[in-house]
Amino acid sequence: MLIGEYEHSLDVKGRLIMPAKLRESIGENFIITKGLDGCLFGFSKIEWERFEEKLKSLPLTNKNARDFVRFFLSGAVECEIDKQGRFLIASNLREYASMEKEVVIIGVGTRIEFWSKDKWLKYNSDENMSANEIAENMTMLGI
Amino acid sequence: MLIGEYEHSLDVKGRLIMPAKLRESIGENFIITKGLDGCLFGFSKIEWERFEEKLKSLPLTNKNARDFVRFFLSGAVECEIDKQGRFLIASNLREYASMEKEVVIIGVGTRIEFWSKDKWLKYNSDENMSANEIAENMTMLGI
DNA sequence: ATGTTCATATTCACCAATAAGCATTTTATG
DNA sequence: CATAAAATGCTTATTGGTGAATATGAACAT
Repeated sequence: MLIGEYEHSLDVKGRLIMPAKLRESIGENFIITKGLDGCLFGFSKIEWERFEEKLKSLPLTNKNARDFVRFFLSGAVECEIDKQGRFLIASNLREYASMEKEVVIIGVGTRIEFWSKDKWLKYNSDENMSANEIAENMTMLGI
Repeated sequence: MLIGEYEHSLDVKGRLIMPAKLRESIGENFIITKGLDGCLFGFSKIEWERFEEKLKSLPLTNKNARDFVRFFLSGAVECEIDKQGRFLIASNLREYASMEKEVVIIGVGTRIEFWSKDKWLKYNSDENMSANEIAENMTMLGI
């Protein structure tokens, strides 16, 4: 299970450290693709296959579904973590996520998300997550 | 059952003593996450796994669900209590809860809460919590 | 009171993870 | 080919996490 929040920075070549605590779960080779809300998604190979299966099952006849599938598949790149724990983020993905230097990496259960620090801070300061809303959801889930 | 109020202080590296009386119930490894009202939550592994199962079942396509899952999973860290009864609180969590030195630790049944002393005092002095008000609410809940 | 034990606080030293800069190899292109 | 650009690899310094040692203080028994 992928959890936690980490902050690292891109080097001049666009490489990023994979936090040591996530390395084992994500695997040496993993898939990175455009994500929702302006971040990038990272999936272990297993999780990616599961995700692909879901995409495959969507009806080709539905325009929304076609868009959804194109979005994720066209953006997908396989990454390899090097001996020093780094991997290269393709430039189109860096651009998509507005990444320049500082990157926030979060574990979200079945996937990793990569955020430009700016976007992450903005996301968290928005009323996305009012305490009341969280509390309501917690009650619903019986915590 | 986790009960009681304790006060301890962070060392220079951000480690905190787990009160001896709570150690057995919370376990040697436990999960700490962002909580409500500016505190941190601590869950035993059992409690946490129950919660994780629920989070996993939420749909990726729903923005509310994504926000909720992100909040708890990105804010979660597994902690290990060392031989001296201490554990490290990740720096992003210390920051979230405005912890500098003095920390108040309270048992709240199924979880532990960690408060910066300042916030705890403020929380208790606010009209949040007059004994009368609590009593009224108890009546409402049929206690 | 006095000594004993246990819990907590504090400090230090060591080690692993990361950041950054530079060097080398590979690939693409004219 | 020759050259530039990109990718990959290596080295070093720094930071932060971890464990050990010691000090302090409270609780308890004698």
